[in-house]
Amino acid sequence: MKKEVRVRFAPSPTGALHIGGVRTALYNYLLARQQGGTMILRIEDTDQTRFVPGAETYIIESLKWAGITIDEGVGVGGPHAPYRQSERKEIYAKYAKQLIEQGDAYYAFDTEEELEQMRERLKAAGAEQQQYNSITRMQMRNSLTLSAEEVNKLMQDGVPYVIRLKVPRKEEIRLNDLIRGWVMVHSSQIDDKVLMKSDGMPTYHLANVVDDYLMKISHVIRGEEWLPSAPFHVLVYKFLGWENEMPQFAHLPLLLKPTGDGKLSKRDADQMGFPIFPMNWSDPKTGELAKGYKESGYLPEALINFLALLGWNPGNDQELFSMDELIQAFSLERINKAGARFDIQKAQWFNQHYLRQQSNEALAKAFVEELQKHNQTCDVAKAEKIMLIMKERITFVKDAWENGKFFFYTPEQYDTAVASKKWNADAVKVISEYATALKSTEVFDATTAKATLENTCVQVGIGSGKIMQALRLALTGMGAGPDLMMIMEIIGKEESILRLQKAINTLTVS
RNA sequence: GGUCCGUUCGUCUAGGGGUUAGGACACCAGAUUUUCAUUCUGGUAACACGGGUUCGAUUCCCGUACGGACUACCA
Repeated sequence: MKKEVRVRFAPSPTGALHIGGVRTALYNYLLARQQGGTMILRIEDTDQTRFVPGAETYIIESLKWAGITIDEGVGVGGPHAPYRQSERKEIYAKYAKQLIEQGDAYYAFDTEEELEQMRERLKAAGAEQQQYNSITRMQMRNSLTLSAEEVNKLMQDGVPYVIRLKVPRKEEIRLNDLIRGWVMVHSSQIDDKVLMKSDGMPTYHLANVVDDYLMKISHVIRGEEWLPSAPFHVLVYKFLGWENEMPQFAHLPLLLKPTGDGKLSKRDADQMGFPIFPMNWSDPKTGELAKGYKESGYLPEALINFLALLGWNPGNDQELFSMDELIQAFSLERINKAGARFDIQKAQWFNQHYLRQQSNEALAKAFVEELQKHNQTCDVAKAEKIMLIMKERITFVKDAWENGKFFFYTPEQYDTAVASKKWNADAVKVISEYATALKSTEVFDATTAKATLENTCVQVGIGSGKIMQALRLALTGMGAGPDLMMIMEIIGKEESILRLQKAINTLTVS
C-alpha cells in the first residue's frame, strides 16, 4: 500500500528565509499538493545561541506571500504538536536514553579543550581524519572508557556531558536518494556525532530523525548540504528500530552564485544588486535592512515560476507555469543533480511576463501605491490609463514611475541630443500652430489630438513624421516613450498646451 | 587533507550509442513601430579531458581535471 505523502519544511529561525529555502519549501509543497498529501512547517530552534526573534514570523509570512500554504505545523497546529523543536525536549531525551540503554549511544564528558587537543594530536600523527569515532573514542572520557561509578559520580557532580551515537566500526551504510540514486558510505568514515548537547537540547541529527518518524514524514526533501550526514541519520533510524518506516530522501542541488564559485550568499546578492530574501528583513542585531523580492517589485508567481525551474524541468519546452500547473507537472525524478547558477535576468523576464498578465485595475492599484512613496497622488482612472500604455514596456511597476515622471511633472529639462537634432524651425512652426489649434478643440482625447495634429500638419505643409520627435521632446522632455497622443490625453488639454508653449519659449532652434 | 556529490551554448536546461545536439534567458542583426520598448524573423554559441567497450560514443565504464557540499555540543 502506498504511504500517505507527508512532507515538511523545517527551517531554523536564525534569520530571514534565504531564497534557496523558498525553493526547498516550494518543492516540498508541490509534491504534497500533487499527491494530495500534507505540507508541514516545523521550526528547528534547537540552537538557542543562534535564535533570532522575529525570524519565525518572517518565515511564515514569506511562505504565505509566495503562495506556499501550510497544512500542519507552527502557526496552524495539528495532531503532532508541538511543531517547535524547543518544545519537544523530553521526547528527544526519551529516545536518547533508549539508545544509551541499548548500547548504541554513550555519555561523553570531554571538554571543548580536550576535543581540541584530540584533533591536534591526530593531525600531528598524520591521521586522515580528526574525528571522534570508533577508534578515538576509546581514548576519551566517556561512559565507554569510564567505570559505571565514575560516570555516576561525574553526573552527580553536575559535570556537563553530551550523548554521542556509537557508530559501528565496520558497516556499509546505503541509502537510496530519489535524486542521486544509491549512495554508499562506510561507517568508518562517520564520526560519533553528538545527539544531545550539554544544555539538554538535541542536535539536528537526533531531532530531525525523531520528528520525521513521529510526524510520519514520507519524504525528506532538503538541500544537498545534508547529503554527507544522511548516512548517519539512516543509522539512527536503524538503531531506533524505525528502518522500515524511514522516509525517502531527496537531496536538492544547491543554488550557486551568478558568477564565480560557491553557493549563493547574501553577499553576492548585495554586490550584484538583487534580493536574497523573499521580503524585507531588518536584522535585529545590526538594524541593517535587506530588501526583499516583494518590495523590489517581484510578483510571487514570477518568483515561484523562476525558482521552480532552477533545478527542475518538466521534460518539454514549457517554461511558463502557474502554481497549479507546477503541481500537475512536478516530479522528484526530474530534479537535476548539478547545482544551478542563479541568474536574476531570467527572474526579471518572468516578472515582465507576469506583470503584463495582470489586469490594468490591479496594476493601477500597485502603481498608486508606488506613487505614494514619491508623495504623488493619482486618481484610479488616470493610473489605469498610464498602466495601459506602460505595461508593455516595464519589468516592474516602479519602472512606470521611473520612466513616466512626465505624467506628473512639466519637463524642466530637455534631452539635449534630441533637441539639437530635432528641434528646428519646421518643428516650432507646427507645434505653435498645433497649440493654437488645440485650444479650440471641444472634446480632447487621443483621437482628437491626433486628428488636430494631422490637420495642422496639412495646413502648414509639413509631414507629421518630421516633427513627432520634437513634439515628444516638448511634451515629455525625452526622446523615447509611449504613444504621444495617449500621453496628451492623460495629462489633459491645458497641460498639453502649456508644455508646447513652454518648449517653444525655452528651447532654441539649432 | 579526507568523505560524499556533480560536469551539454555565457546562464537555466532537453536529449541520448548513429541527431543539422532542441528550447528559454542574455547577446547580435533585420522587419514593424513617428521614437524607445513591445512584437515578429533570423543569427552567434555547448556535450571538460584522457583511456576503454563498440562497426560507431556527447550518451555506457574507468581514470584525470575542475567545481560543489560536508568535515561543530550550527542547522
